[in-house]
Amino acid sequence: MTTQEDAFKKIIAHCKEYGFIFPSSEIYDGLSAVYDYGQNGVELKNNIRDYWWKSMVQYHDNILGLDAAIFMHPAVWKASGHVDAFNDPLIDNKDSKKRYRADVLIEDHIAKLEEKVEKEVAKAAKRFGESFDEQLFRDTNPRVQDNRKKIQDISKRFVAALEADRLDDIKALIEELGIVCPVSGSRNWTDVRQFNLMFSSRMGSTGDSASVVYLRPETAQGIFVNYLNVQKTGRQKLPFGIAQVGKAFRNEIVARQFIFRMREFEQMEMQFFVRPGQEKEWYEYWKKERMRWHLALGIPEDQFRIHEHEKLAHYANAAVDIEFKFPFGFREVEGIHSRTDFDLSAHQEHSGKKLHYFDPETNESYVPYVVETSIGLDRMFLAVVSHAYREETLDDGSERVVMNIPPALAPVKVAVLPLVKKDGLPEKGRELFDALKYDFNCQYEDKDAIGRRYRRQDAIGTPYCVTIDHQTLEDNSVTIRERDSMKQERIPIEKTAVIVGERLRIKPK
RNA sequence: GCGGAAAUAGCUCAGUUGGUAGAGCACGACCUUGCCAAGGUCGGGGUCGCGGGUUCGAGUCCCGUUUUCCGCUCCA
Repeated sequence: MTTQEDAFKKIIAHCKEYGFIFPSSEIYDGLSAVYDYGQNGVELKNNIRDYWWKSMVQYHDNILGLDAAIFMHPAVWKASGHVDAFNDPLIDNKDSKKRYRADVLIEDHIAKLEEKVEKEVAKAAKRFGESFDEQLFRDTNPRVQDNRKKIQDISKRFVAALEADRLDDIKALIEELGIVCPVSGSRNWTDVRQFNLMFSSRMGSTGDSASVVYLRPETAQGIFVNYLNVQKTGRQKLPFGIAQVGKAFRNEIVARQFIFRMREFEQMEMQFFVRPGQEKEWYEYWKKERMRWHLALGIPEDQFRIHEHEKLAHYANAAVDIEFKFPFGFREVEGIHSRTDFDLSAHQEHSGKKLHYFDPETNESYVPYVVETSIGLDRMFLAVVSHAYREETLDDGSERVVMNIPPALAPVKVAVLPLVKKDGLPEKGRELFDALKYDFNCQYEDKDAIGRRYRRQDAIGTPYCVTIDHQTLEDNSVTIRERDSMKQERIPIEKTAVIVGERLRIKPK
């Protein structure tokens, strides 16, 4: 086992042991790639969500919130391209154990035939010199004609099979064409199987009258179909944004790496609507702005990487990933995409409803362009947790595990710890706890030695421990101990809330 | 989905050539100490991932299966 794997396993174990994340339905052996957030996990997750929501909706008067339903009209997913684009027929080679997209295998085969034709044409062109009539050659040469017919037949049959959902015919085609696995060179194929990315269910009570509904594979479409509702009722002018946080579902073939790729996950998305032609400018703006958001948490810059997409999705004209250095390498945590007017135009076309914005400044009416920022809440959680996990050897040789979670995101902000469980210290501690609990998520603990209680709080990332000792009874002062430095200072008890509150604030870079 | 590895108490693990489970830590109560974990006493907790098979007898051998991690594959 490599150190990297080892480190990741420790983080996963720590998450379970300290109530951050549990496998779903664990007493029934778990459910693959589904996880539950425990008592500390839910606090951390809520805090990340709040930090994002505030930085979008509260700090920008031209960004408004939305919470669209998970179920949407099935036509939404037809318009967005999800129904068609995510039906990949897959086939495995039994010898090499490699998996291929069946359509790609057939397309490659067609490409080879086309190559043959081109070679034939090139050869003839060389032979006949200047008198060569390429079009005539293509139309009359028997070998070219033969290959052309083959290509036509294959394409026709393949498209028909795909449309009729006849997977056995696709397999038959692969076998008849004698397509071999590029790795093993064998024709030992499994059956073709269809994987659809979207989970589906049925809405309505009885089988026949019920219609298929999908669990949304992304939250973005809920924003697009509502953009005019929000723009008009929120009296917004372009540019303006709509922010939404919510669950999305993807039936991944392989979902793995703990909470990095789950079948049920939570997205935090903001779609920013702009005048056509200004999308590049806003794309650059949000790229910078989103990076600032990450860095304001105090995570070092070298833990992040920008990855520009070269191959763009069907809807985008520019796309970038913000990647984080997870224990298993740099992976996407957030995407910023310039989505053009693809989505709104598609919905306009499919719904038959005009989705134009009337621009009072230019007196023009148009479909806005969209710049999207889309961050995985669970991935952000994993980023924070995996960066925070530390095993430290202290000066005296003892060891501690500490979660160096950004204080503003920590599940528990303050632990109130009476030094001893007698002499009225617990009562004093309860008093302080009751004074703090309306402002912060606090814990009160009086069991075990004080050192052990510090370690327990370190393990869940509590930034501050306030200790009540005998001096507190005399002069109403307490000690406040900081998680990372383990340094203590004595402060007046009534200033605890103000001091902690001040130190928890996130200061943007 | 394929291949590799793993699964015994909450955690880390032990368990002989097959003879029906142990330790440390953790947890609960009480006593003691009191500013950076691991003092004392007592106690709770396991149909050994699950299902079959072989056997007089399976944590141990065989087959299947589930889950997790890794590699491949997939991931607008």
